[in-house]
Amino acid sequence: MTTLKDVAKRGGVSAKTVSRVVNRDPMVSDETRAAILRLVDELGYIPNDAARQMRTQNSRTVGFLTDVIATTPYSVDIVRGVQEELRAEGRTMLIANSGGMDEHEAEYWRMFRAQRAAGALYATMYHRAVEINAVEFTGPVVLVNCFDRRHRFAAVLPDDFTGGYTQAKHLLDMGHRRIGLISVNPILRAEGLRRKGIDKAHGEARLVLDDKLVRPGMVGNIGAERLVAYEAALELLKGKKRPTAIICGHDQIALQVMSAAAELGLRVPDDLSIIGYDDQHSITEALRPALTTVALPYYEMGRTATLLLNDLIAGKEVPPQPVLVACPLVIRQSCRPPKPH
Amino acid sequence: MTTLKDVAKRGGVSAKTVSRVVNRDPMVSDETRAAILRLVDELGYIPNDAARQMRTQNSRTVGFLTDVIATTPYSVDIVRGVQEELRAEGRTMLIANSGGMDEHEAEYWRMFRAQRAAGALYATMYHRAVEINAVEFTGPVVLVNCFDRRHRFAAVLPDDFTGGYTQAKHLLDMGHRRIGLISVNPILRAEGLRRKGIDKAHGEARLVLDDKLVRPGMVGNIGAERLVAYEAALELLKGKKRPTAIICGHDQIALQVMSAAAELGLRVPDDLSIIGYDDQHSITEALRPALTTVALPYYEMGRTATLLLNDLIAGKEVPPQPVLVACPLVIRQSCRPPKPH
DNA sequence: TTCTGCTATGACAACGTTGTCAGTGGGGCT
DNA sequence: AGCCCCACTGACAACGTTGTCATAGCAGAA
Repeated sequence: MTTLKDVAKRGGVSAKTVSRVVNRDPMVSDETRAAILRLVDELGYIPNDAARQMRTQNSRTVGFLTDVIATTPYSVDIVRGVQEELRAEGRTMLIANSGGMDEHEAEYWRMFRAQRAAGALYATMYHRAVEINAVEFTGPVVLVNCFDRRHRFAAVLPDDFTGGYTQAKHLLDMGHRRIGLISVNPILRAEGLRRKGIDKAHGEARLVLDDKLVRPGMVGNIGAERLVAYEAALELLKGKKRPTAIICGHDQIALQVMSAAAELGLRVPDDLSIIGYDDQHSITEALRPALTTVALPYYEMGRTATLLLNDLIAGKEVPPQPVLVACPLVIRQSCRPPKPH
Repeated sequence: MTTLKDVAKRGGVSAKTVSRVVNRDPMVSDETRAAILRLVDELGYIPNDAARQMRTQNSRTVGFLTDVIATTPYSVDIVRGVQEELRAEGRTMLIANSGGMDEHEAEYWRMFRAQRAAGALYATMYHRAVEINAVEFTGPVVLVNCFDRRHRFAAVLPDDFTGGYTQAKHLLDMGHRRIGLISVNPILRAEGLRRKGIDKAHGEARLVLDDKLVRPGMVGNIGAERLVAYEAALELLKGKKRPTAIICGHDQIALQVMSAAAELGLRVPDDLSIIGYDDQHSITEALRPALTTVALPYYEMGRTATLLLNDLIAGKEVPPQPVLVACPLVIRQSCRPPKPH
C-alpha cells in the first residue's frame, strides 16, 4: 500500500511536504502542490487513518450501539439519519448490535474504546429508560429513543405526548365523539405519555375518553409480546354503542383493527375511522384504504442525536434534558367524519 | 488514556511483557501474568487498535456498504447476520449507506481503504446485478443480494427460483388448480426467476399457469415504484372464473390482495388462499388471518456472506459462482384447500 | 550593505504497539 | 564442575503520520 514516503520519494520532496499537500496546508508553493497531487492520484495514495489517529490522538469514528434493531423495522431510519450527519462531518460509523444482551453490550463499549471512538450513540427499539454501564467508554454518549433517569447523558426522544394528542385531535376535529383506543403495550413508556395527550385533546373538546373503549393491543414482556388487537377490536366493535373511530398504538395494531372491521362487515373509513402510529410504510402505504397515522420520526431523531454528539465532541455544552422530536400527522384515507346517525 | 507503558511502569516490567500478557503469549511466568492482569484491570487499560493495526499491518475491521437500506425494512437482518459472524471472529464493522448515489459510494470505498479495512461487503435492497467500481478498495469483497456479471466477486443470493417453486407447490399440493399470480415489479430479476419456479411446479402437476391470471403487483422504476396489486386483485377476483388462490410477489402485495378480497366479500382462506413472499413480520404476523409466506433469509444471507468474506481474508479460495440461500416456506393461516364447488 | 521578515521546505521525534533478537539465570545433564 | 538448554524478560526499531522547530532563500527596508 502506498505511503507518504513513497509519494515523497517519487516527488523528490520530504514526507512532510506531501503531508502538507494532502492536508491542504497553504504553506506549499502552487507548483509543488500540483506536482504532488498528480503523484497522489497516479500512485493511488490514500492516507492511513490509523497512523493519523495515532499521531493526532483524535479519531473520526463514532460508535453506534443498538439493543434489538430488528424488531421495529423502520428504526433503520435512525441509522440513515445518523449517517447523513456523520458524513457531513467526515466521520465514520462503527456499528454494533447487542441483541439486548448485557455481556455483548459491555464487549462493544470496550470495542469502541479500543477504537478510541470520538463518541457514541446508544439507540433502543422502544422508547424507554436505560441503565448505561459504559464504564469502558469515556467519550460523550447520546441516547436515542431512550433516556437515563439520572440525566447523565444527552438524549433524543419522540414527543409521544403530543403524538397522542395529535391522533385524538385529528379525530375529534372531524367530529368523532365516541373514540376507542387500542394502545401499545402498557409496559411501555409511550403508552402513558400518549394517553395523557389523548386525554388532553378530549378535555379540550369537553369530552372524556370512555374507559370501556380502551384496550391494550399488545401484551407481554419485551421479547415475548403478543398482538391481541384483533380480539380487542372485535370486542369494541361488537358492543352496543360501538366507537366511530379507533386510535391505535401502532400500525400493526391498526392492521389488526382493519381485519376485525372487515370480519364484521364494517367499512373503513365509512363506518369506522382508524388512525395508526409509527408510519411503517410497508403497512401504511400498502393498506387499502391507506392508513392515516402519526409518524415516528426516526430519521430526524438520528440526525438530531448526531448533531448533539458532534457538539459534545467539539466540547460544547448541551442541555441536560432530553430533546423531543415532533411526531407529525400523516393523513391518508382511513379517517373521515362520522356519518350522522 | 492508559497505555502499555503506563502499565509497564506501574508493574516494574517492560512494555513488551505487558504486551505479551494482553496477547496471551504463554512465554510469561504465571506470577508476572497475574500481577499484570490485575494492573490492567485496575488502570482500565484497553489496547489501542490503531497502534496495533499500524504495527501488525492488519486490520480487524470490515466495511459494509449498502445502497438504499431503508426501503425493505427487514433487510436490517442482513446486518444482524453479518454482525453475528463478525463477532465470532472478533472483527468490527464499519457501516455506510450510499443511498444509491455513486459519488457517495466512491467516497465510502475510499473511506474503507483509508481505514485499511480487511474486506468489505456490498449489499443491495433488491436482488440485482451491480457494477462495482471499487477501484479505491483493494481487499476482498463479497456481494449480498446482488451479483457481478463478470463474476469478479463472490456473491450470496436468495434462491428465488426455488422460492417461486415453493409458493406454487404449496398451493398445488393443497389441490388448487386455478392459481393467480400478482408478481413483484417485472424489472426485478426475482420476477423472472420465481416465475420459472412457479411454472416448474405447475408442469409437475401437469398444469399451466393461466396468463390471464397474471398481473404485476408493482410497477415503475426503482425509487418510483407504485403498488397496483389492489387493482390487479380486484380484476382477477371479479372475473368469471376467479382463481382459488393467489401467489403474491411480496407481503405488501398480499396485504393489498387481502384488502381487495375483503372489499369483494371474499373470505381468506375459505374463499381464497393467499401466499406472500419475504416474511415481513410486521405484516405477516399482524394480519388476520396471519399470512403464509416464503421467507427471504436475510439473516442467513448476512451470515453466509460474512463466512465467505472471512475465508477470503484468510486467503482461502471460494467458488466463483454465487451461493444460493434457501427461502423457506412459513405456514400460517392464509392458505387451505379449495372448497369443492 | 546589512538586517528583517516572510515563504517554502525539511529533519526529527513521537504517537502505542509488537516483531526481532539478545540476554539472564536456573535446572538438569555428563 | 562444566556445559547446555530452556523459560522468561527486555532493548530497540519500525509501522505511517504530523507537530515542532530549524533553515534556506529571497524581497524589501534601513
